[in-house]
Amino acid sequence: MKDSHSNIIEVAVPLPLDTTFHYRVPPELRGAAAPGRRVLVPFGRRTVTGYILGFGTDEGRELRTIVDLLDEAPLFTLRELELYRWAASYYLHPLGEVIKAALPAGINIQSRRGSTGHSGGELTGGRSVRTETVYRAAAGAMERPAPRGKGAQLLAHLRQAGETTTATLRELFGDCASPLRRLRELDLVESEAREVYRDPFREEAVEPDSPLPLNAGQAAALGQIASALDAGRFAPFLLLGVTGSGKTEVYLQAIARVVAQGQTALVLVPEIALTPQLVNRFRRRFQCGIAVLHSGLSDGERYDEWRRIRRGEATIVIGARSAIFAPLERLGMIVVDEEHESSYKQGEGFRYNARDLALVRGKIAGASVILGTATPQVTTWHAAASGKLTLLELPERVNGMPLPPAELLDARGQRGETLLSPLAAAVADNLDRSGQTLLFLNRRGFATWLTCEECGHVLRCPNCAVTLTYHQRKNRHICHYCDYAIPAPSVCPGCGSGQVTLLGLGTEQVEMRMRERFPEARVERMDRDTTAGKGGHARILRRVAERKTDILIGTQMVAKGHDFPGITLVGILSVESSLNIPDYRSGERTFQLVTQLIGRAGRGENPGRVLIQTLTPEHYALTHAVAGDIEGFYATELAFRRDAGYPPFTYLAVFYLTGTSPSATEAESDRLAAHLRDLRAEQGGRIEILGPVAAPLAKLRGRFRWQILLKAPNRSALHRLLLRNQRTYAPSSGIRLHVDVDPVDLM
DNA sequence: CGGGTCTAGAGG
DNA sequence: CTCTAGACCCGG
Repeated sequence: MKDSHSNIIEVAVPLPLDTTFHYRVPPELRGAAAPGRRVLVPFGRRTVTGYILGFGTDEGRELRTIVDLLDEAPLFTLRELELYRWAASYYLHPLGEVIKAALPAGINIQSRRGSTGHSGGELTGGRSVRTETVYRAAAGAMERPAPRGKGAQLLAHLRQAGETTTATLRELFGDCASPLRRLRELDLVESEAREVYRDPFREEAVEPDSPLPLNAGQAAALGQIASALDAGRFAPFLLLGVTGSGKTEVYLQAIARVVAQGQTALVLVPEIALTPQLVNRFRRRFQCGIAVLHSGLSDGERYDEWRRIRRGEATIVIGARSAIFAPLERLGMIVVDEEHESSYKQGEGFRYNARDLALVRGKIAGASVILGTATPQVTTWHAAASGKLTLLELPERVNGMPLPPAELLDARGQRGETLLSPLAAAVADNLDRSGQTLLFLNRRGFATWLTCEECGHVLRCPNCAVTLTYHQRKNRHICHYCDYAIPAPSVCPGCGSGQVTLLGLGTEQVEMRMRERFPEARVERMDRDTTAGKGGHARILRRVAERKTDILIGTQMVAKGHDFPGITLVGILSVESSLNIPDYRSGERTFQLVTQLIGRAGRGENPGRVLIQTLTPEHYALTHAVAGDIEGFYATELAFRRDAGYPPFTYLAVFYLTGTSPSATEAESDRLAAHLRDLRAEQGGRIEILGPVAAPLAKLRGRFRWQILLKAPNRSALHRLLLRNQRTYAPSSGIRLHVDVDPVDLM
């Protein structure tokens, strides 16, 4: 059997199967079959698209023959396949589905139960290349008699302007389809179909700019990155810098060096931060091709951007999570901006973390990887402290302005007050001085729960173990986990008493109270309920930027990505909702949130101030955030985690089971937990199984979800158990198992 | 995943 | 005895 032109190929199919399949290639396609190309293969009684992984040998089994070979060139390289294989094994997800997720959506062909009822069924799907028609005057057409009227105008234009598209001709001459047809018949013009890209940002040209001068911290950081680039080996960095410390300028100048070396760069940003402003900053700086990948693109636009990248027409790719799979070759650098952001995690299907894959891809490619943030993940900090990442610090803000002073207000014994008096006074004072105020509360809706004074009944979601939040505008009680909703009852559903009370403050109620209290102020609310629909964010942000808003009330989304230069007062109404989440990361999350909010204030000429109402003013996450003491926070958090046996000192995986009925999903989670306990006993390892966890049964898009946590003292013990489980445990039908491995020790 | 087959329970 | 919903099994 010849190895490189074998007639047997190994194929991965995008289905939840943990095996690959072998097929025979007919002689006429033999030389063309190559890893990375797709094939149409008979699969059971269907025809599906698969991916060629490589060549195989005859194992004596009866093999079926491929139906067709797709793609003129491979869609992925062997290096990319190495990344896919790593991800499939690490996230315990079928390789075919990993490849499908890595390639642009909608390109695969599947057979359907065809209504026309042909034997193979009809083939559907496949993303097409868009073409446009261009016209040009035919060579040597001068002698022939010229037509009259519109035809003459068109011909004159084409002789002068050369090739012109249908769209341009229509713009210039109106509808001209029939004269053009006539000209073609007379052989006076010729036409050609040309491939075009659906350009997601066909914007007007931007003014080029040049590199900004760097401060000492930036220059030192850039110097270290530059020497790693010159060495041309994998080098991971943690770039630590507060909001406004000029991380982006460091990325830009480092990437300039990468481009100058003839290499390419990949920039990952959280979805929400992928604004035209950021992209334009890159477009102003670089003349080379820039491709942008984000969730707002249509399948066609995404496919076109992908093809531009694959053909080497883009040198820099900027994108959200899924851009980690962008088909760049000669990759010199990967930037992961705001590396702590949870939006790098894909939470459905193939559950990967693009921040982690960035390190793996960087290692495979021999590239530098920069993780940039003011508030790293605790695991990232630990990796830097133990020398696995090189720490680069940007200690000061570029404009020299210090971070605004922050203070904690003790809210104990003052329940029922929306704003404590120092914060209320600060808002009034800020209004007097025409400053803008940001009030943060991480809870949308009017009130968090309804309780009965008589019998103590609390409204809860029947699917999820959480209370229903009252929304005044809809007059409904809604589950924020699964969107289950009921109309607001007038009496207690438990005992019929009329004595029901709404408790727990939400943004909707804060908005109402602020309008009552400051009737002259222009109040806006920014949360999922007010930003629904496209352009919802932009509308609110524009009014804030134009100073048409005095008080902005917002949830989580105001802490991320957006710049509010006019904000001179930040009030945090409660951090308890973030602090009291029963998750070992709640301290970390709260520290990140508060630190990011402090960075939102005083980006202008006034440093502003930050006031935080809390019931736990001694909590280390808050005291360190308020003091700007990053080292102190991480030291305390790591000591706590070491004692409690949490990551990064133990390793953790989360199993998610989803099914369509709550009882079946719950029963399955018991079965899985029992199975895992058996495996643990058999292995004799020190692996701890937490669960099935009571709270998180949640309905997501019609499916119920249950989770189980696994803790292990090291990664290999955890992975041995996970792999063993994957081989020995089969979920019952209708139930799917997903695995989130968190966190990781990749190096 | 999708579809074929096998099976238990309800209905006639 | 027939019909059907759901479990289960397989795909090269």
